[in-house]
Amino acid sequence: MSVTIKDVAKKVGVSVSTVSLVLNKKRGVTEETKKKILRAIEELNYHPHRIARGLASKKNGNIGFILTNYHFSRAEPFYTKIFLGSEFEARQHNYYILLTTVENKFTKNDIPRFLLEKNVDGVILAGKVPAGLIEYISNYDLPVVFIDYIPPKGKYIAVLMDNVDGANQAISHLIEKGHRQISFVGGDINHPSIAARLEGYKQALQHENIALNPDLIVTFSPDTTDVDGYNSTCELFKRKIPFTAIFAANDAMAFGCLKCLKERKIKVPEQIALVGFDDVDIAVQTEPRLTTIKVDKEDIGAMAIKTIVEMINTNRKIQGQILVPVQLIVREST
Amino acid sequence: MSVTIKDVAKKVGVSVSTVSLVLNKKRGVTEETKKKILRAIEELNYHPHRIARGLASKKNGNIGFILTNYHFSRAEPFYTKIFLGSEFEARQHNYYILLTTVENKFTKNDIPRFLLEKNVDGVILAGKVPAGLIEYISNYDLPVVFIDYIPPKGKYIAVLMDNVDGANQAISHLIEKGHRQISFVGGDINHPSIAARLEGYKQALQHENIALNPDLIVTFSPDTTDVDGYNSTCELFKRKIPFTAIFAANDAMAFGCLKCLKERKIKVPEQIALVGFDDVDIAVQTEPRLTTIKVDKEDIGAMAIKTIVEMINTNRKIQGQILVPVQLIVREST
DNA sequence: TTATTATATTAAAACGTTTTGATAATATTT
DNA sequence: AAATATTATCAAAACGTTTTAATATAATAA
Repeated sequence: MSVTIKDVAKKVGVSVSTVSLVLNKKRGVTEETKKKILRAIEELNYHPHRIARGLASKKNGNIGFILTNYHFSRAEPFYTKIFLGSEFEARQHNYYILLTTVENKFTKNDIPRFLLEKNVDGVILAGKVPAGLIEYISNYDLPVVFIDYIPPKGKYIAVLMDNVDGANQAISHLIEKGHRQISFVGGDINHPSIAARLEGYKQALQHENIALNPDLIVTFSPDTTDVDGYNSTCELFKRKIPFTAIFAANDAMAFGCLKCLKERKIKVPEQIALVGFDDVDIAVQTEPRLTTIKVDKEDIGAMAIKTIVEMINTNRKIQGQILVPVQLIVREST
Repeated sequence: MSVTIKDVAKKVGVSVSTVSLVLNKKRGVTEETKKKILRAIEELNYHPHRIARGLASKKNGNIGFILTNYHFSRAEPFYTKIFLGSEFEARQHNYYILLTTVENKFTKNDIPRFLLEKNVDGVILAGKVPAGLIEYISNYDLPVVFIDYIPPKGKYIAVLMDNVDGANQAISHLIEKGHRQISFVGGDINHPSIAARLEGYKQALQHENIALNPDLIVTFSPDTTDVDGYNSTCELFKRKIPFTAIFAANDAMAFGCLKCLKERKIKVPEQIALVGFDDVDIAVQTEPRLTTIKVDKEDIGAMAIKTIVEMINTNRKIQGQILVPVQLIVREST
């Protein structure tokens, strides 16, 4: 038989309510009885029963974490790491995370159970999630935090990496190295992160009074994979405008660029310097190793938890954006 | 205000207990009242309150899922997919999964909370986990299922992919294609999966009455990465024994083999055929695309859930191994 | 000193289920 | 027809907490 709050109360010779008060760190208990109670808890090795607690307090201590199947099982464990950071941070606040994946298209059938069963105190949505799901969730009166995605409509709080600043840092670094003709390989410009990185690119150039050359910007590609990077770089050479550096809006594309440069026997960084974005694991395995922008994925997850816990505790809505700082990692490609 | 079991009872004009009976699919309710109740549930869009349920039934409906940080955040999303399969299957049985990662070395500090708070009905351990953790968990009277790992001591149930049969299939396929001198590139033989695959290799040869040539087996490598595959293949050529096919004990090593073969301008599969194991995502991206052994990772996760749910429901221990079938995927490398 | 306020403690209700044991209704056996 | 067994239903207790509102005690103000 498990030890309950009653056992603690009995041992100390005090009422259950008083024990509950110290358990929840509420005021109105003498320092002395508090000490006695805490000692008893220790001695009995008592741990409050989570479920009973949940029933009484109408909080359940769970946070729902939703992402698409696609995002979660990608080879690059971006969201996995974010989740990891969330899980760790949630632990500190004594929350559990209920992770569930959804399909890209939303149907009534795959409404996360924890919503139906009211089993979460809040929901985190990571990456692009189906609009129908967002709409559905907004019917609940639950705190919602987005990660790496700003929903097209509605007012929410989103935790994002600082894309603009990251691009800014990358370009500033290149300029510092003496580069003036810097190409932007962006892949699919419709992707919000890519757009933000282009914005940072433009800002940095403007800040250094370097004229923007639209021909150096290649964003026609349908996606942001290494293939897109490769094709974009080829296109760049076709345009026959001189350039001495490439800023690829993500590492995958940077690898594509590198492949193209290698095929043309162009030396990196001597002839053309290259900067990526994301600092994926294999960025240290290329030849040369890739200079890139690093974001601490665990930090993003942790920040989302902090935010949602704040919302749960204060019962207040938070809106806007939280930018997680990024950092330039200089390696051999610049 | 949420709709509760009371509302359903009231609407039908029946007692709460009766509703509970149909909710839990217990017998002793007329087909007629059952129908009425089900309709009311539908109409009111009633969903049982998980937590209240847990408190009353002394089950909490959660399954703990533990793996090491390292395993979870690897680039190849092997365990991520297993988890995905688990999560999906758990849903079908109306369970939640509480995922937590642990460090490689076990300290009292990172005992999963769900154990302390008795918040899970069972625990799944995926991949190699610290021995101390296993020992600690065995103190609880909880169903435990291992995935892709057999703990060195103690009697447990483990869900594994059928490594022996997989290797068997691979070798049989090569033999069918006319190969007689088949090399085994195993990397680190201390890894249980590798050992099992070697066993399958031997079995298949024996079955076809092909003598085993120990010089064709290279298992001296410290690990099982592409680098190990590369080095092993080089070693193979140094030994100067003729061979016409390589069975690499995983895809990563197969990629290493391929690199080595390409460097030597050896045509695959014309001169040397190559088979891998795992069917990782990029196996379709190599040139030539890799013939390999596929295991449905989601299936493994699902099987673990089925097993643990069975253990929870019947309150019985299950021991031994459950082998998830694997399948030969023939591509261009053979 | 008495009246008022603040503080510490508690009993009891509430949370939404499941489970138990009782009762009423029906079916089966004697 | 009476006695017994079976079935359907239900009221009430239980699960382990938190919360509310009441009470007793101590501290302060009048």
